[in-house]
Amino acid sequence: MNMELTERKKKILRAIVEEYIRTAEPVSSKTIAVLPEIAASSATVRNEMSDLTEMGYLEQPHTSAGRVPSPAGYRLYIDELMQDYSLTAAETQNLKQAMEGRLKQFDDVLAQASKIVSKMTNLPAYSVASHTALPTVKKFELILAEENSFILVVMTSGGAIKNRLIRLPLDCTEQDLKMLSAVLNAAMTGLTEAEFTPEVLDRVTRSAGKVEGLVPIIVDFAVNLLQAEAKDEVFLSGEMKLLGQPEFRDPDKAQQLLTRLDEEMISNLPAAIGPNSRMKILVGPENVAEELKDTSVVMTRFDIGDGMQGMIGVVGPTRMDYAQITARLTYFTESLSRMFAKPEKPELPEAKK
Amino acid sequence: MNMELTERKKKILRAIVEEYIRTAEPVSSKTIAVLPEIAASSATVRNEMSDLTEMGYLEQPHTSAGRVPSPAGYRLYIDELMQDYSLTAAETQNLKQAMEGRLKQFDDVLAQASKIVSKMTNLPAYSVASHTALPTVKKFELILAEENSFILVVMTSGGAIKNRLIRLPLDCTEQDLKMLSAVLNAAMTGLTEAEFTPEVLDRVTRSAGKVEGLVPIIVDFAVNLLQAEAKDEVFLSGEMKLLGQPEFRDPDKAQQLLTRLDEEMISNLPAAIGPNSRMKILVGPENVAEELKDTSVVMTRFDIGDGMQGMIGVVGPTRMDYAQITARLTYFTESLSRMFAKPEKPELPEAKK
DNA sequence: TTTAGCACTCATTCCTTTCGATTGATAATT
DNA sequence: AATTATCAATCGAAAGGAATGAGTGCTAAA
Repeated sequence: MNMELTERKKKILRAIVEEYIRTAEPVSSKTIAVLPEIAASSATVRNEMSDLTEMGYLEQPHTSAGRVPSPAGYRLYIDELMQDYSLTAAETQNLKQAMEGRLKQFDDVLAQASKIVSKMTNLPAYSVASHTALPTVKKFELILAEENSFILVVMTSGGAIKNRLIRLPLDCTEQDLKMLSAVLNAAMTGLTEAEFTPEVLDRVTRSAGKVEGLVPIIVDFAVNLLQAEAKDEVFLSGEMKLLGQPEFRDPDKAQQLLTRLDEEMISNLPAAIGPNSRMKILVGPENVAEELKDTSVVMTRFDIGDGMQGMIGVVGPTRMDYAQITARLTYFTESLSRMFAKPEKPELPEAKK
Repeated sequence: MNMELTERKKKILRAIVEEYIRTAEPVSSKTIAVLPEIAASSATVRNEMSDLTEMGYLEQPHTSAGRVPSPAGYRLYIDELMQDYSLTAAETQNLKQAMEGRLKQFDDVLAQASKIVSKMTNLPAYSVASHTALPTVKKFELILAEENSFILVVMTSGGAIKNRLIRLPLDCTEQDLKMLSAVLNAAMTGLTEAEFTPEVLDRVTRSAGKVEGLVPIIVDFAVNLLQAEAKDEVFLSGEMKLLGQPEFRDPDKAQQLLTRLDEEMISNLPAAIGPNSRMKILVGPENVAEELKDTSVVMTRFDIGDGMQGMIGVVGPTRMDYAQITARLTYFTESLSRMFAKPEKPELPEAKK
């Protein structure tokens, strides 16, 4: 038997993968034989399919059924056989519309991104802003709010600004707060959370004078904020789209995956994408997460500007339409990058909600 | 035939509802007959069941099947027949644990609340903070951040504090910003969004002098914030729990409901609860939303303090265990109210994230 | 008013059969 | 040597049908 991947074998494998993606049914030799790009008898195709099975690219659910691509088959298809899917005019039109309506305000681009991509692909989608450097505090600000409380505003290097209303445990004037914020800004800006050493804290506390009681509260807030910043925020939408896929008709199976498919699990995905590639596809068992062994993940990276990067991904059955989905994802991320490159509005994005 | 709701009929109806809640299977006359609190022959029960069916409290899936409660049956059960479910010691212990672990920080009580209740009931749960009065701006604050941008902080009467980094379209000193914030605070605090009349805006713009270009940007942000505040924020969790319920074994049905069951749809629910009742149960068709016609909703109100109120609810099949779920919800909301009444930490809650 | 008894209904289960799609092998053909 | 036509063999899926049994409704007796 010929164990070489001849040109014809590749053609046949591609045809099988695409047919299976289309129908979700095992593909027979006859279906392939009649295709114009093959034009051979079903017997010939059968022989080739038999070889491809032995080579590990195809699988047979049972003896008298057609063939189904194995994970290795998908892998080969994705790496070598898949032809670029070019979006039709109507499709780009649709995508454009979906984006324009929602992305007017830059604010929550990422939150919207997952929703839009999910709609575009009809599959669950997620988005993450991944941080390149550890966040530091850029500025502290204390604002007297009412008689007995003030607002603490902390701005981080990542662009996040968070605040909290803090009740004053003691009498204190606007002067005191001003002094304290000056001390904090002098001593603690530019530091990562790990650099908040006891020495630093001690120095700040000693300089704080009568309002030293506020220092631990403020530092605590800053630490929490920096830790939250360091952890990538994940947006996930369209989980339910999976229920529409035939491979999840079994409610038990669906529930099992869907209850696990949350922000938590998604946040482990970005690690898989290499530092240099823009797009990465994980097929079924290539996923590290046990729960995703029966699903594939397509993820892609894009620039947010300011040296930051975003990631957008799609989760679906191994049988998903890789060509179409990568095309749509690429279109979307490229449009996004363009938007970030030349913003039309004067405001900077409020990087984190 | 006796069309009166005799004591025995009530007993039988209660037994049927509770049996059906337990098993999700049509209930036969025999199952009921052998219960100690009934102690009659199956034939007798059959006659009573026949009456109850005619009265509209029971339904028959098909001739040779047992009976199932109709919506009217559930209604009667909830209003008159249901006996208080008292939590066992072990249960309160469990609930207490579930709450303590998570609710340490007051911050996102509501966000956590829906998660906890969903876990407690094993059903989807939601939480909403409902506003009594229209929000107003309490304070504006402008902070110079970097050379060419400043942070706008707006605090509302509802306790929300939001901020945004705004790029400066022109040169401007800290003095300018201070002046502008004074103008804004003088003219616009205490106003609802509707009261931002052209006259008010005009006056502010004229007082703003050289930084008048910033006014529309700031006002725009404030308007958005107030509008967002006026709209109740909804937290929803545990949607997937529905997939575990036998009535949603059909993936199509499940998908239909689950794709609709989002914050959007939940935000229409609170209207249903009357102004004076603490708890409200909507059975199947009593729901206004078409998508919920096959589900019931249990909702309950509780005090957040500061005159604000929260709402927590559970969504499940009409066949849900009303007694147990109302008991758990009551326990939870009472604990919550207690916590709000005497906070143990000095900070006030950051009412909205 | 209650109950025992019995005929009738009808979903469910299980078995068998049929059907048809598909393969693998072999032999004929190019 | 590669391709193709042919055909028996395989096996799931669909269709049919009988047995099962849980449950009801009705009637007549207690």
